[in-house]
Amino acid sequence: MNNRRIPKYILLKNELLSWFESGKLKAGQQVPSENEIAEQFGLSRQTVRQTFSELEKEGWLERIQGKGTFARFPGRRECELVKTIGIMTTYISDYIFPHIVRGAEAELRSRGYRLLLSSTDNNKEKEMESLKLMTSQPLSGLIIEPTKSAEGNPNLGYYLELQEKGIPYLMINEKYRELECPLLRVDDELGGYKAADHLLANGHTRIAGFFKRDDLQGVNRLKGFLAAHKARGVAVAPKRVVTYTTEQKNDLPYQQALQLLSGAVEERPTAFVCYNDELAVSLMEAALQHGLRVPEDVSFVGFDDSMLASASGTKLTTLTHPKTAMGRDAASQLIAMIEEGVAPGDTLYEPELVERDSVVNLNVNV
Amino acid sequence: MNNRRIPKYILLKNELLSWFESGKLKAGQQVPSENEIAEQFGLSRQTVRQTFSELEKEGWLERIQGKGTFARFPGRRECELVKTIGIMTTYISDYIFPHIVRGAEAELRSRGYRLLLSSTDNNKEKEMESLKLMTSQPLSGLIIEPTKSAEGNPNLGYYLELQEKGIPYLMINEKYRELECPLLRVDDELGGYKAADHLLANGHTRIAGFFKRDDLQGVNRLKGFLAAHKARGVAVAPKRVVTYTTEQKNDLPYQQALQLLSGAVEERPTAFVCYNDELAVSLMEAALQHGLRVPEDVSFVGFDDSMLASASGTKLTTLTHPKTAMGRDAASQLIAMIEEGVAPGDTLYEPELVERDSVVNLNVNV
DNA sequence: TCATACAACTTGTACGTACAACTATAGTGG
DNA sequence: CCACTATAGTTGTACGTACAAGTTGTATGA
Repeated sequence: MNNRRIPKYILLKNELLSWFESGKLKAGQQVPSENEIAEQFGLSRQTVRQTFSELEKEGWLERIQGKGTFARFPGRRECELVKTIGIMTTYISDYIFPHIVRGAEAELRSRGYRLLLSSTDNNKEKEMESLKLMTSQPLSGLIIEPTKSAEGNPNLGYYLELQEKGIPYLMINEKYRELECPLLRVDDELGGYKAADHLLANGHTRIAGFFKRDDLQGVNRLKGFLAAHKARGVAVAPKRVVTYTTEQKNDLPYQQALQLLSGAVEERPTAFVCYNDELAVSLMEAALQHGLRVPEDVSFVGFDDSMLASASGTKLTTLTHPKTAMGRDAASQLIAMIEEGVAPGDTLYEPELVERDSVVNLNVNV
Repeated sequence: MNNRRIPKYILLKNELLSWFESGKLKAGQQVPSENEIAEQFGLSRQTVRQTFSELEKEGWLERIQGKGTFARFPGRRECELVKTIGIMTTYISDYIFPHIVRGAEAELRSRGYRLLLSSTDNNKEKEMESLKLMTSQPLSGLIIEPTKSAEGNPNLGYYLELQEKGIPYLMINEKYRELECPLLRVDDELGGYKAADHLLANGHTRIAGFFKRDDLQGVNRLKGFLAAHKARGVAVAPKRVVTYTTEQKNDLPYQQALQLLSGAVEERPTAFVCYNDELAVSLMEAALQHGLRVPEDVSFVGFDDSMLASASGTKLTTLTHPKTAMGRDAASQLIAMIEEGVAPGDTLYEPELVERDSVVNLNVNV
């Protein structure tokens, strides 16, 4: 026989493992005593002990002196024991992400979870790398900020793998259309609308809009920007709408802004809606360099209400971003998904306009 | 005897473990055979086998049939498999930490490690909590930014536990005096010196210094600040040196600055050296509110060369902080400690003065 | 010289006994 | 009724034997 070469204690082990699989042994249930098993299988108690000892170390059994041996399901236990959640974000150090991470971290720590952090640098290969690394070891759940979400179709396979492994995940800021999962995001379209509308209400008609086009946030903000113009019956000059990609962000918008400002005075934009505060600060710099005053000559509206908005020379009028709250909510929703198995619906945050000093009211001047 | 109650195989186990600790057993070395040990200790071979079996499962020994039993260091092996490194920092979202984390994350990802992030909020209970959480599961190494380092004596026990578990760690920014480990830090004393010296060289003599006193960075910067005065033979008026704690940071310095600026003109400080850029921006705000111009009436020097320094209205003269590089170096040094077992020496970064627009030269005006 | 066989060693498997330590329960005594 | 005890059953410790299986070096033979 082939079996002759396989040690008896291994055979017994496999037999017991099959009991688990078939449901013959359920968690918490008492296993027959060593002597019973020994008699039943015609083995010595010592041999049974060897089997039990291995199964105990592997987490299948729990032996209690004087009481007996009990079954437990290691798989389940491990998942609950893991308590490690991953966050995959595009940029770690960019101004609003630290706040999101901080909110999530605080919530997770208070709930006894560890936080794994990974950045994709808005690069799909790095996103794949990060996903692989994250899932290379047990993971309870994942918070994802999609990479270049406007371009769609990412590393779908890996996300499907997450579902197979039963690792719950949710997305923040934006969602890959192909994937079904909870989403927490700011109503960017409304934000773009509010930004433009605020300027239009203050008498601005030549408003430049600078938006990122490789993430959906930028696309949506632009959408709202256009909608506000339409609602007010103001035409948008195509040349005043500038879109750019992540790679171009340090250069192209600045140059384009300078070019717009260099035009004839009656053509020059009187206000800028900027994709975010960082860009707004940079374009304000461009305006100042060009000899224009802010807000007297040019007004600015930013996005995200970051530190930059209140630290800059002229305090920036901007739209709020929930930041810390969003991180906290994402974490607590994910924990609910893990511990209770419930999938929450999407969460939409409404951005609020924070009026500071970077917008002038043209109506008053007239 | 008390020993009577402790099982022999446990006693033997402890004996063998002490062999590892004392260096009597080195990695790869062959251990005496089961029979030899049995004879030597007057035990049966079965008892020795039980001990060996446990030590093998725990990774201390490797048994090869027909060949013998060999020593190996489990800590190393396990850590290499785990490939998860923790970072414990005081504030996640504060302006320079995201850059440190980012540098570490990039390095770790490229080397195939996962990054666990935890924040202590500069609070020792949270530090303890974080340490517990971090080490609740296998960990390859730890990067620590000490909490309130100037106050000393933290959760020493937990750190010693790290050493016992063979988890290598290093500290950034500052080190707990009681612990022996590699340290990466900026030469803050030199930074404080350079800041004050720059102002003194520009003819300032009434220089206010605002420093945090509950972390060593602040203490060291103050030390350098005083040293520069001494070197130039300029007395420091005690009332112009303000120290504060983390809890007071949002209020006390601002009030103190206003008070100093409200004094008689000939007593008013002509310059401020600020603990960091964040404070500098805040105090610049105070000066502006008080009707003073920056830098014409009051000069400012910050620390850390953060985004705030170049985004603020008057671009801030400040001292560099390696930030991203420090994170990257910390990560790569830690990986070397894990994979090669070598402990690097301390790393000291020299801060450089970045001259921008917030300091006026009084010598020229005279 | 080379291949083979063998001996001497290692750890692995398998059984056995005996008793200790612990748990739960049933029964006993106050 | 409660506290205590005895007891049966469990796993834990400790020793013992015997042989299997794998490794290594040595002696033997062609």
